[in-house]
Amino acid sequence: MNILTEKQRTEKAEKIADTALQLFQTRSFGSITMSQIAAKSGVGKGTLFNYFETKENIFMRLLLSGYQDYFENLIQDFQKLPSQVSVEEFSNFMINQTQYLIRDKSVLVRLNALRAPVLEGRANMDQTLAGRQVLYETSQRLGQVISEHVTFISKSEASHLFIVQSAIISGLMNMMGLDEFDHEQLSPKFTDFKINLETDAIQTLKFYLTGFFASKKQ
Amino acid sequence: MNILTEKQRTEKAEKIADTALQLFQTRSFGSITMSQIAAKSGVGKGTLFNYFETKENIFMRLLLSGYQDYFENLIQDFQKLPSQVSVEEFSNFMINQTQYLIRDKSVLVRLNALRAPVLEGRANMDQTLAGRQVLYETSQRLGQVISEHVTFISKSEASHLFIVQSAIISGLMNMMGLDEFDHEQLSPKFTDFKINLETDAIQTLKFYLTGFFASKKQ
Amino acid sequence: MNILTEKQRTEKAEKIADTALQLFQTRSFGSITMSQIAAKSGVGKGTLFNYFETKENIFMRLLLSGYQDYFENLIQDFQKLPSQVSVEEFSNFMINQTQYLIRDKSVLVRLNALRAPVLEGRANMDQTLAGRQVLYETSQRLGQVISEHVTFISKSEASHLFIVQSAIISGLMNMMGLDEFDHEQLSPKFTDFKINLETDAIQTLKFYLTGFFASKKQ
Amino acid sequence: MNILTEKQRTEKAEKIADTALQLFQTRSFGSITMSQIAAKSGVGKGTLFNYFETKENIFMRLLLSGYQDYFENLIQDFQKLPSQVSVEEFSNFMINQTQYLIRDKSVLVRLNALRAPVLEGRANMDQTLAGRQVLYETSQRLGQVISEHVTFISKSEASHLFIVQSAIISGLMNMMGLDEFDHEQLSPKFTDFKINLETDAIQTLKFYLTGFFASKKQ
DNA sequence: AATGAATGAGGTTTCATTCAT
DNA sequence: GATGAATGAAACCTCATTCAT
Repeated sequence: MNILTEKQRTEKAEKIADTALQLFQTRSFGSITMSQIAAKSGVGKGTLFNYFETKENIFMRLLLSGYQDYFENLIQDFQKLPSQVSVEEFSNFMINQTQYLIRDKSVLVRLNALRAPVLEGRANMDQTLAGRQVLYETSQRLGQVISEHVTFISKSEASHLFIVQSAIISGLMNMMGLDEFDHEQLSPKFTDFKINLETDAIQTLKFYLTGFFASKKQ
Repeated sequence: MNILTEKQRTEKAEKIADTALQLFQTRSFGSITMSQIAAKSGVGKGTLFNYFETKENIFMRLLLSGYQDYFENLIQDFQKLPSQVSVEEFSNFMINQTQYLIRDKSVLVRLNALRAPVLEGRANMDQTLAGRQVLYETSQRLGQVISEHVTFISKSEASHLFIVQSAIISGLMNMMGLDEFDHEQLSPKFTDFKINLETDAIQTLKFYLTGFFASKKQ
Repeated sequence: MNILTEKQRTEKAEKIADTALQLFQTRSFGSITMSQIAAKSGVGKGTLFNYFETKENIFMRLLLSGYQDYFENLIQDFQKLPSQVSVEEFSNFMINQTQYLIRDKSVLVRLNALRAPVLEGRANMDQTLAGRQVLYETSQRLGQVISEHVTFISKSEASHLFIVQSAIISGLMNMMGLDEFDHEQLSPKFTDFKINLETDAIQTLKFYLTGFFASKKQ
Repeated sequence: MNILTEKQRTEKAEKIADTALQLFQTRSFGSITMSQIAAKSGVGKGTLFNYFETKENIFMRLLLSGYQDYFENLIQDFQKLPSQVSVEEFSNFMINQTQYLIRDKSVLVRLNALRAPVLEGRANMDQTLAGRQVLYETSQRLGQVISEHVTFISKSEASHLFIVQSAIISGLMNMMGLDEFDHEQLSPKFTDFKINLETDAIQTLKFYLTGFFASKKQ
């Protein structure tokens, strides 16, 4: 166990982060304690702080690596597509992705909402920026791949599009649950306040893409 | 001073909430302490808790009353308009409102992002729901007024539209600052990550409204 | 309980310090924990840190106030004596005091041994120096009173004499227990290493005083 | 490198202890960390614990071997002296030794002050007692040699005298620095609190020896 | 009603010590 | 035997919240 390779170190960090992620699936950032993460990870509290300076750093890493993985997968997915993809096909792809993000990656979106108001205040800047740099590069590669497959969209626009996609989901998620309180369903339903995340996100994104491509074709 | 009138009590609560609001203009929820709010309000720390059960309650109140005021003003504004308003005029109105929210009411949007993940866990449910009930009724009145002025949009749709509007702004705000860290500008700019809140929000809302009205006209 | 008077605050601090003192009677500085002090004082751990920045501060206070009390009592005792006291009577007085320090105030001497190597590194400098200033003034008054009663000894010399007295006791105490290990008596007795604190301290002080007064009379 | 000779093992232990000693010249026991000792020794942190069960063991060894060397040297020095040494010559010898201890072996004296309150609680008893046994025997030999050279002092008395000598120096050292705080000189000088270690120790020892020999001659 | 002292939960930090390799 | 990662104990610290007056 003498000297850990970078890989081993990374794996351990991932194990810890993974535990945090599991806790975050069902609980809020504020209600998760470092002691819980340590206990559930099967490591000592001291070890936690060997790997992550602060609680915020753990979640910042989850955010960055979550998006990193997501973007990498998107690149893979895209590279499997035929060389030319129509605007409609691309829109459908984006819509499917939206559904996927919502169904399977909602923690990512929840983490997004914490980034500026909660995490950045106490996360390590250098680590965060290093991660963000890598993520940006991945995002650029993704944009590149998309622009190669889809006429009417540049690398920059494609890269930016995923920011907008996350914004739409994240924003709708922020506004969700007005018919609940702290995840408890309320009897007097505030029907018109109610967000149906999947439906509303897809619709909003559809409108956005339609508007976007319409503006390009002019 | 042993027994306060309802008015005195409300005024004091408002003074406290107002102080919290001022602090929230420039700082994050987590970095604002009850001691600071007490000191800046000119009351004792204990007094805070005579008026608000928890820190979260203060901010929940700011959220609810902020939207309450905003919706009331919208109703007023709308009632001044001619009896019929075209879709285009209505869209412009919404865009102006978006700009207004961003420029002058950004705290409202920031509070929105805190509601579910931070505030609800520790805010008083009954008070929150009472406020939300009032807000919902106001929102319904607003929807009513709008549906009376604008063909093609029902009361429910109008009411819901403001949720979507907030979602769009809130979501984009969540994704802002990827070219900053904790409000410090970064030298290597992540250009394609960068959100221009006003431009992007207006564009997204425009696309949304276009799509929305297009779907209605079919 | 609203605003504590200086006196109340001092009393609370004393209660805490007193608990620490009791623990220190039978245990070492290192083995006493802040949690123990809190629990035994009947106050919360937070309160401890309201009153004492660090564990070392608690013990520094014990040292300073212990000597403060001791010197004050000495002044009182001395003022009760006839206006002139012979060298021999004074020597006897010092020897009795030595016995008293050893029997009843040994913690003071033990604290002395911690001061420089342990406490100063983490005790609050300003507080410590304020306490030391007061102590110095008391020591000066004590020296003054003594010099008034005893020919052949100046204020400065008298004041300094108590430092030497503590040094002798403290030094012998440091060398004690070489026939023990961690307060457990050993079977193979290192007879010539053995310090009999009272006997040795009194003898050493006697020699010192004899030498001191002899040097004055020349 | 799997099996070390006894010599290799001893040398490594000495290298570690030596490093600890060097650090202790300028810093306190508490502020020296095992990591620092490891790094400065050029060995791994774990290796430290192959050679010394605890941090306290390292310093206990320094104390014991330091005194061991010191006593051995004294025996050597004494054996070089003429067969009969006058009380005055012996006193001068002791005073020179005092100066030597203070100037060149002050760490020994500082370690003495740690022994009971800090080290014994966590040092290995058997090792410590073995070392102390050897030291005691050396001290007895030293006492023997002295008693052979100096009339009026027995082996036991001579052996014990070195304990008193260390006590005097150690005690005065404990009381030093009342005109400093954590080794920083203070501007308002507490003149009468000030210990001049060499002067005060020599004077005190002189008085002690004078008194001691006076009591023998009666 | 108003207050600030008291509280305790939990994050952070340091470090001697243990342990797997 | 050597190593550094892992560990846990305890200091330290902040802060929302409680409570006695």
